[in-house]
Amino acid sequence: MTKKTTEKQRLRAPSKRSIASRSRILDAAETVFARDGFEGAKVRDIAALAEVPLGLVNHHGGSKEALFREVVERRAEELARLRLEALAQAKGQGALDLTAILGCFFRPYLAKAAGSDPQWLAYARLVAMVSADPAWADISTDLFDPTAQRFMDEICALHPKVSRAVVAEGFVYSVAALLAFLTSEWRIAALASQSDAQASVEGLVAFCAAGCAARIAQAET
Amino acid sequence: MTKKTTEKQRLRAPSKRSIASRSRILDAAETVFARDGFEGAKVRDIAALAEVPLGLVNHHGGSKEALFREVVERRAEELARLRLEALAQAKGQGALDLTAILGCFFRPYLAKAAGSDPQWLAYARLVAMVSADPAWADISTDLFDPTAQRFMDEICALHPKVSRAVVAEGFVYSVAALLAFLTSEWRIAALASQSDAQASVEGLVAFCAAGCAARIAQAET
DNA sequence: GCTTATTTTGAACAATGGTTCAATTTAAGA
DNA sequence: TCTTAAATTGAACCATTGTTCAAAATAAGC
Repeated sequence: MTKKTTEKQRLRAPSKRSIASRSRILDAAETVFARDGFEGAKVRDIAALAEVPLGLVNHHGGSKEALFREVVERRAEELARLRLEALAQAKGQGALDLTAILGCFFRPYLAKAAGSDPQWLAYARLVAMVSADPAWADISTDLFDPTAQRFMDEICALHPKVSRAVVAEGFVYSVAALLAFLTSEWRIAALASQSDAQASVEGLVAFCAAGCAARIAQAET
Repeated sequence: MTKKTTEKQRLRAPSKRSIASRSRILDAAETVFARDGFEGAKVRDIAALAEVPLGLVNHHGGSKEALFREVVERRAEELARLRLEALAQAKGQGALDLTAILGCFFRPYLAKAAGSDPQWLAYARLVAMVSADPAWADISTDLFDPTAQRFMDEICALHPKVSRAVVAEGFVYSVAALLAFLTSEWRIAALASQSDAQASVEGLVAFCAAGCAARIAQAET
């Protein structure tokens, strides 16, 4: 399924104002979708947050579903690139262990989420939604799985004896923990009954690396 | 916030037919909520699945939100009881390690989900929804957190040196992995590119126990 | 069996929300 | 500057959906 089967050719370049509107709409959509979910999000809320008339949202984003897909796609490519770059660079510096591999997968995302652009935090919730809902399985297949496969290749190379299913299992658990890290600080703080509970990236990586290692060791016996 | 501030007293016992209708409606609501999410679920779909007229859903379940809460509450108490019983029984058989504690938390749920009642699998998706969405934080606080605290107490007793925040961190990651196990078999199978990928309970427990242990060890140094 | 609280039914209501559209404004291309 | 494609605006459309209601059917309590 290609992106657009009917590619209407443009006769003119988009104006600066049009580009700005489109960007504001996508940002607003990202925020509202992340906050309310796909069904819960209202196009009118997106329009209000973007401070544009209602009709303009459909004009730029198409249908609500098309808008959602575009919002998810927008950062997926950059994220995949950053992850693969981190992996390539780490490989250039010597042999990789499990911690290093997972670190290359986690850190680019976490760096963005902790960085200056607050939209990346909203994006994390979007990814969590897509990853959890079978209704969006095609998005996962197209945008996220290729990169995941690449990282799983590295882990499989480290442990040639174990089946890919075992590695996939550990990887899915690790991604679940990553998304929990990004979206459940309120949860951790509530359980720790102290507001200064600050989960660390190192803690997350340590958890997942040890978990994967144990799962793999279990399968190797 | 108590359950019902205006408790209208009953003058008659509910009829057998009424009890059956109510049960069918709750089962149908559980299935539809799990499949479509809270916003995506339609009261009409619930009525259709339960094979009752539309109005009867509101009559028995109250508002859509009240119905959702009741569906979540319905199994929460039984689940909490099973978990605490498993923990008590395991404690009676000697000192507990991390694997045993997590096993007591995971197994009752997994046994139910794998058991005869298919509704428990739908319930797993409901719990995942509630756990992930801050909008339902009050449900988590009321229904799930007390049991989680009890299990975290055991882990804390095992490692007196580490802060509760570290334990909470590992616990949240573990629950995330549990929910991924219950709701993401399609995901694991897709990544493993083999349909016979069968994640095991032992694999999940091994992953989480080792992960928590590593996170705690990291904090103890 | 009688009474009436409760349940059931089907319909209607009112609000919501995604989408469409014609008219207007803007600015790109020549 | 002139032409017109593209963007913007505000309104309307219409299917959807949660909720309510009055009348009819049912069955619990005496």
